[in-house]
This record gives sequence, structure tokens and C-alpha cells, in this order.
Amino acid sequence: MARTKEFNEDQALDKAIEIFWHKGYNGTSAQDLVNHLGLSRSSLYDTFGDKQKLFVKSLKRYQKQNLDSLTELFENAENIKTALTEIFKQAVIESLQDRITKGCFMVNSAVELAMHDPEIAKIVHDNQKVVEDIFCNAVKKGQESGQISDRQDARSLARFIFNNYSGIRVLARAGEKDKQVYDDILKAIFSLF
Amino acid sequence: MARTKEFNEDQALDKAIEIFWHKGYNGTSAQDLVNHLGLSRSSLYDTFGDKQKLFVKSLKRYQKQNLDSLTELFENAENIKTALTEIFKQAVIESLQDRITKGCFMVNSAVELAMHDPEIAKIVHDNQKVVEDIFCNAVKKGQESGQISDRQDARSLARFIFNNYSGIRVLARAGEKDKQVYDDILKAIFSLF
DNA sequence: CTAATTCGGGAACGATTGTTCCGTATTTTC
DNA sequence: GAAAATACGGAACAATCGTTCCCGAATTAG
Repeated sequence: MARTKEFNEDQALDKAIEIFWHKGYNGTSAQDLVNHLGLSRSSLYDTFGDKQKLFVKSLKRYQKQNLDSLTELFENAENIKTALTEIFKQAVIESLQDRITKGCFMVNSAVELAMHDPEIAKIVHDNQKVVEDIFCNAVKKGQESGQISDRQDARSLARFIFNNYSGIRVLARAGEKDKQVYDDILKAIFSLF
Repeated sequence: MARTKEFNEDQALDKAIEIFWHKGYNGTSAQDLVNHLGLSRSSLYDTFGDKQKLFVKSLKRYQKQNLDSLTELFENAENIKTALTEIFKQAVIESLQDRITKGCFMVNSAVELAMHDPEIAKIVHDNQKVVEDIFCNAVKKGQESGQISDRQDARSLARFIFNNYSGIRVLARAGEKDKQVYDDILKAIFSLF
């Protein structure tokens, strides 16, 4: 009946993640999206509705990607403590190597939009809860196997980890490029485990 | 020669801080500023130049206010550890009580603008350095008097404190209203001191 | 090949953006 | 009291915003 789509929707979404992540929601214009996604205005609006819907879809996709890799990391980890250090070290590496540092798309969106868009607020809040649970279960496993100190209860530690992860992503977004700063923070964090 | 200003420039700046803090730079329109500051467009532009200049002036004023109160807090503090807990507890109280939570104007601006505006990036970076130094000196004093453990070096602890402060402000901005979440994080943080 | 369908480029929409300009009112100095 | 100076309100600016619409081109099924 009709012709098939000439572009891959998921690939377009990945492009949208890039530009929204870099410029933020309010900082990204419709023209920016047309330029960066390589689609015409009409195709863009026909496919995704409007800018807000496209943003929500992008953020949800980003969230899924991150949660999947986080879950996988802990599933395959022999040592929980090592896995946790790996997560933070990876964040530091990204912060240092990216010529333009984008921080964390979820954190950026939380700061820019959570107050003003209930739909974004829900995504942010859900994400926080899920990530916290993943951390919490990991910490519990680590404590049972004696890899992590049980002086702190797991839930408290999980929230603490999440908080420091946010902080580091803000630091990266702010353009911090001094490795020593990150290393100092990590040293303090891991003295707790 | 000429008539005097009918409004107080600092009061206007405080109003500008409020609206920029709440809505962000890109989210605040010229009309928003006119409505909120109670000035005419012409007075606004005559006095402050343009939107970017007004924003910079607002952010600098906010920074000065916060640095002053931070410095004063540590100067008058008998116990450094107590002073540190006070800072965090105050942040938590603000996060919980504000009907609309604005987080920290500096953190918000860092996330939204540091990548795209070198002038903002410099303010953010300067602020980070100064706050870090204040924390560092406070920690040193606390360690010398035995109020704070010296298992961690002062610089590292200062950066760690700064990082968690950022994290908590993001959490607040994201709308977290569960006191237990903040308390858990604080408990973990202060187990390090 | 024909008919149905939908793609995608580009023009165009009204609304809003940040900014400028002008005219009047007001105030101050001499 | 006259003259100089500036604050102020509001109209107006061009540019850009997000969004819609139209139309020829392309692709599919029968």
C-alpha cells in the first residue's frame, strides 16, 4: 500500500538524545532537531508528535539503555565492590575524555524540567527509585558475601551512592577536568565500604 | 541634573535571582522579568544591559550572599562537625519545606549553562574553588581540634562534602520530599567524619 | 500499470522571543 | 524658574520559536 519508512526510528531517537543531552530541552530548537536528526520537519512531527513528546521518548530510551547496562553489570559481577568502583571510574573517564562534557542526561533533565513538567518529574522519580533499588540489592549481596562493610544499612548506602553519582555528573557537566578532584571524591566514598 | 532611580537595584536583582532560580535562564522570558521585577522593559534594559548581563549579575550576587553566610557560619562555629551538620540539615529543611523546590541556583546554572557560556563557566568554577577552600580550611581546623577524624586528608574530604552538597541540591530540585531519603544520605556522609 | 498510500522538502503560520526606540513625565542642578 | 537629564510606559522591531500544511516524489499491493 504505502512506502516504508526511510529512517530507523530508534536511530533517530539516539540522535535526539545526543542533541537534547547536549543543549537541554529549552536550548534545543526545532531547527536543531531537523539538522541533527536529518529528517524533514514534517517527518519529524508526523513520527514523534511534538517537541515535548520527542523529548520524553528520548529520555525514556536513555533511561532504559542505562538501566539495562547497570543491571547487566551487577549480574555479571563477581565482586560487588569492584563493580561499584567500575561504575564510578567509568563516569570519571567519560567526564575527562569527552571534549564536550554532557554529564548525565537524566540529571540534566531533572534540574531543568522536573519542576515544570509532571511527566518528566515522573520519569526522574521512577528512575531514582529503580536505580536505588538496584544499588540496594547489590549492596545487600556485597554485605552478605563480606565484600562490603555492613556498618551502614544497605538502603542508606544505596541512597548515598546515588547521591554521589549525581554529584559527580554535575561536576562533569560543569566542565571539571582535573582528575585529582574526582579521585579525591572517589577515595572518600569508597572508604565507607 | 537628573532624577534619581525609583527602584533599588539590589532589590531588583533579588527579584531576578528568584525568577531565574525558579525557571532557569532559557525558561525565563523578558516578559517574565518585567512582570516579576516590576520594572518597565526600558528601565530593565537601561539598568542591566541585556538578559545575559542581568543573569550574570544575579548569579554573582547569589554567590556572594551564599559565600558570606558560609564564611560567617564557620567563623562563629565552636564545633566544626556541628557546623557541617548544620549546613546539610539546613539544605534538607529547605528542600522539604519549600512548596516549590528550587534546589541551588549555582548548581542549576552550572547544569544549564556552564557548557555554553564561558562567563557562567568561570563563575561556577570560581565558586567551586572558593567553597572547596572554605570546606578544606574548616575540615583542617576540625581535624586539629580532634573534632573530625583525620583518616581522610582535608582536601579530599572537602571535595567529598562539596559533591554531596551538589547531589542533595539536585535531589531537591528533582522534587524529592521524603525526609528519610535525605537522612539516610546524611547518615552515610557523617559516618566518615 | 494502476491505485493507494505516505514519504519528505519547503513554504508559511501565528505566537513569542530578546531588544530598541520614542514620547512623556518627573526630577535635579544652576 | 529654566534647562538639562533620565526614568518610565508602551509601541514596535526583526528574528526566531514550535507547529501546520501543501504538494510532488517515491514506494507498495493488487
